[in-house]
Amino acid sequence: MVEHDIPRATAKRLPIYYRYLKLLLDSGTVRVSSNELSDAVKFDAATIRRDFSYFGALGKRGYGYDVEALMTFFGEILNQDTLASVALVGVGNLGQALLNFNFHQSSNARIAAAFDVNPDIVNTIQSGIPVYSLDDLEKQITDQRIDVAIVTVPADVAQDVAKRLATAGVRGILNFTPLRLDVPKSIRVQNVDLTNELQTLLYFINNFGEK
Amino acid sequence: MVEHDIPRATAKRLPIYYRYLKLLLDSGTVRVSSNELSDAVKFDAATIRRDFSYFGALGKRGYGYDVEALMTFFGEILNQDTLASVALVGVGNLGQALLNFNFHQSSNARIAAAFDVNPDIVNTIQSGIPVYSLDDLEKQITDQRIDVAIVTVPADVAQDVAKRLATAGVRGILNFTPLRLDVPKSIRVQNVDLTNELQTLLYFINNFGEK
DNA sequence: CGTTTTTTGTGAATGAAATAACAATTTTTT
DNA sequence: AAAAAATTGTTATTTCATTCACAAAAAACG
Repeated sequence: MVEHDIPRATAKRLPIYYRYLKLLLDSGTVRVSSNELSDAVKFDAATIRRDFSYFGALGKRGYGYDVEALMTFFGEILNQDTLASVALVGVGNLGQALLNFNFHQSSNARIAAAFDVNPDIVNTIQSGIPVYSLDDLEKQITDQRIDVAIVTVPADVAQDVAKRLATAGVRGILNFTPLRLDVPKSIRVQNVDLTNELQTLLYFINNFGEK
Repeated sequence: MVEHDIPRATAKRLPIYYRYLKLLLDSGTVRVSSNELSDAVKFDAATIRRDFSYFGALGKRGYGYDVEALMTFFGEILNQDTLASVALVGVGNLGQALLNFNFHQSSNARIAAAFDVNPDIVNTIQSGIPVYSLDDLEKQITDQRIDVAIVTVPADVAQDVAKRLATAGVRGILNFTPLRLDVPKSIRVQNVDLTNELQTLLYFINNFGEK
């Protein structure tokens, strides 16, 4: 595989490129230049060209990029052909919403199982997804070959859940709790801290916004 | 005000420091070192010291930082004393969840009004928050002196909503749509792209995870 | 078919953030 | 009270990311 030494920053932009290319293809657009892309996704055109260049020479000088070819290429890199099964741990407010949401925009991932301790919802189907007892975590993760988990449990049990997920063999965690999880470094943790996002926004507008 | 030239990266960490300091104070801890902080929040100790140093000499050599003093100091910087009113536009799955969530962990912001087009919920109270028609957006934003909005509408109307929010005088937008919004640069936009977070996580575990 | 225009791919320059390293200072210990 | 240990604040260094700028190549045009 060619892909190593892909900067983190570039990797984070790949799904955004992919999504926009899909849009272009659907609208019947055949070719696109780094400048047009730049307008849409709001990254500098040079950044885009540099990003693409890590994967080889994908474009044609004086022409631009072939939308379909580029989309197919990134689709493979992003494993759009294989469906990833995801677990959701903690069916509270946020968890419930994510169940409903189920990342429909992306066709290569779906929540396959949810877990909670609340007896009212354990062994029910929520938004089409079975909710299991937290006690069954390890068994279901193994049986269903799940390797990514979304964690939306209260902060005080997050670390414990993370540990259990790690033991159960999960390879990636999307962490919605404000805690920084301690996990073996073979496991990738992506933090999404909604309160922090809002706080940061408030800080910026309070301190640098032109009144 | 001393605060300018605070790097973005530092600003994003401030709420995290603040939150952990509050935890420490509640647990009765009087002093803390950059190394202890580092263990908890998982940033390098040098990074933490550097962050703090932008605000002056807050610690004491050989001792560390006084938890209460530091917390008070950051509390002021983060405007923990004044309550910010926030609007939520788009009460779908995610919007509904955020209403419920209402950022309770932070006491300086609360959702004061929600907006939607769905007649079933317009003029009802959802999770304790009044839902107005989208038509009333401008009026309510002005009347309630709201200057931050959370946007959880479908992608195809996001740009239009953003424009209206800008005109109505909002100064910050927390954008949950995958679109990059075009707004006057006096308005701060913070993007939260959940699908992208999951896609990026999948990319990393598929390409660099030790099988 | 030659000239002009467009646009890529990339070396070089710049910028931003993270980390290392350590003198300066205070605390703790003996 | 002296010696040892701890810990900051900051200078220097390194790493990572963005942007500039332009030669090379292809396309479009007249």
